[in-house]
Amino acid sequence: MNTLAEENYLKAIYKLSLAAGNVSTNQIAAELATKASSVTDMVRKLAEKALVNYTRYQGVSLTKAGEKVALNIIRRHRLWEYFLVEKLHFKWDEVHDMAEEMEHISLTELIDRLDAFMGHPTRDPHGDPIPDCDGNFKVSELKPVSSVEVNTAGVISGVRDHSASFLQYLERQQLTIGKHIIIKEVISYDNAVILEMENTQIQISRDVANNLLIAL
Amino acid sequence: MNTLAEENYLKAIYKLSLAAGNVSTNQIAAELATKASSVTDMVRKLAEKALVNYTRYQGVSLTKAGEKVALNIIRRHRLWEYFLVEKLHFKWDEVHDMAEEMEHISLTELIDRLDAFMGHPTRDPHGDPIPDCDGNFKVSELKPVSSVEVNTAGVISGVRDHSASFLQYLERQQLTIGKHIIIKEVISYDNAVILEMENTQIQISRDVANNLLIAL
DNA sequence: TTGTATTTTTAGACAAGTCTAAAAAAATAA
DNA sequence: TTATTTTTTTAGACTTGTCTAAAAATACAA
Repeated sequence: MNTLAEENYLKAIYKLSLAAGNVSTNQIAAELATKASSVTDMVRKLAEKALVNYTRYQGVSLTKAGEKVALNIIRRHRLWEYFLVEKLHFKWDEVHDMAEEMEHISLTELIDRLDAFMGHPTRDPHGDPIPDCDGNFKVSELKPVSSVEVNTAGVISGVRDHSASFLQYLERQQLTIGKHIIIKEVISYDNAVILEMENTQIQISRDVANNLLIAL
Repeated sequence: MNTLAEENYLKAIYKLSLAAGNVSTNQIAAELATKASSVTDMVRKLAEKALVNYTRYQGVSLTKAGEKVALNIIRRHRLWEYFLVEKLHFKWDEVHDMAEEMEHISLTELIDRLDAFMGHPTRDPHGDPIPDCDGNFKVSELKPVSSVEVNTAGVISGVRDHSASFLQYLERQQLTIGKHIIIKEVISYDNAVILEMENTQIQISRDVANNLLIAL
């Protein structure tokens, strides 16, 4: 098994890899609120365990094995988030930090039963896909509201920003997962977007439109 | 908050305190499968945090604060055990080690909601009482089968040995929590006990009778 | 292409928690 | 009461994961 610190590194590297290809020491340090020198040390250990590819000064990427571990951590995280919202009735902006703690419980049998108990959910409360026990999940074809044509209709299905403040804002506007919306207009001055939802018009900023994902 | 190691020491000291008064370094070392020298070091730290009373060569006892922390860990452990059995359908002999890992998740709000989700259970799957969030629990008046008179009737309500092998044995004999039994006879030769349960006679050894607790 | 700025790594140190071996204290036996 | 055994503590070392400060490599600008 891997230590808690190792798991956090693998998760961070996975997350950063989705954007860039090779991940730099500094990026990881920023993500984990630690120092680049600490990252160098840890990345060495992970390379020895064949969980990452690493050559000095060249950045890091996950090996197949490392990716599998990372996806397993993400699976655990998202299943616990689902549990916290669906069973314990926490709000979607409250569960991230709790799940961060619970994701390190790695008994396979426990996680599989938790999964079954909840009916094998495929998405967490923020719309992110939950990998199965082999790390497979269907890649979602979600688009930011800011990227679609006027008059497009879609269903709110995910967010790019997981911060509590963003989620709370969406909640207040009732822009929650599952809601049907139509993009009515983009204000050319500031790129604000006007949506129609349940026969009401809502205006959201460019920033919000960028972080709100819909399925068409 | 306390570290994982600190929590394990507090729990061990609490457990050992139930039998003896002051707990010795060696006892703690045995309980935690570590060395007496390590115990001395850790006990010093706990004393500095005012969680234990300690004077060199005199053994250790929990302070009020230390006891409260210990009871909180036990609360978490037993609530998770209940969850694993009642919701995830694990067997009572499978949950101890899993709960050992989960008990260190210490977010108060989460534990309280878990408690509510399960309907505020008062006993874990082995019949042990679950302390409330202030550490209070009702002391149970349970007696080992080996200690009661012939012809006494009672309800199986707890165990003193929590090992998987003992629990599996009881399960196989159907001697599970809630069953009504009558002590029919004690064999003078080896102190084996003959019980009646659901109109059937069952013989159990002195050892088993010693570790099986009933409410009268 | 040379010099400067930035990024990354190395070197050495520290805290937590553990260990072994040896010393000190307490308990037990003669 | 003195000697022996057992328990407990001390001293010093090791591992994991972190840090700071300095050195090395790379990237960027003129």
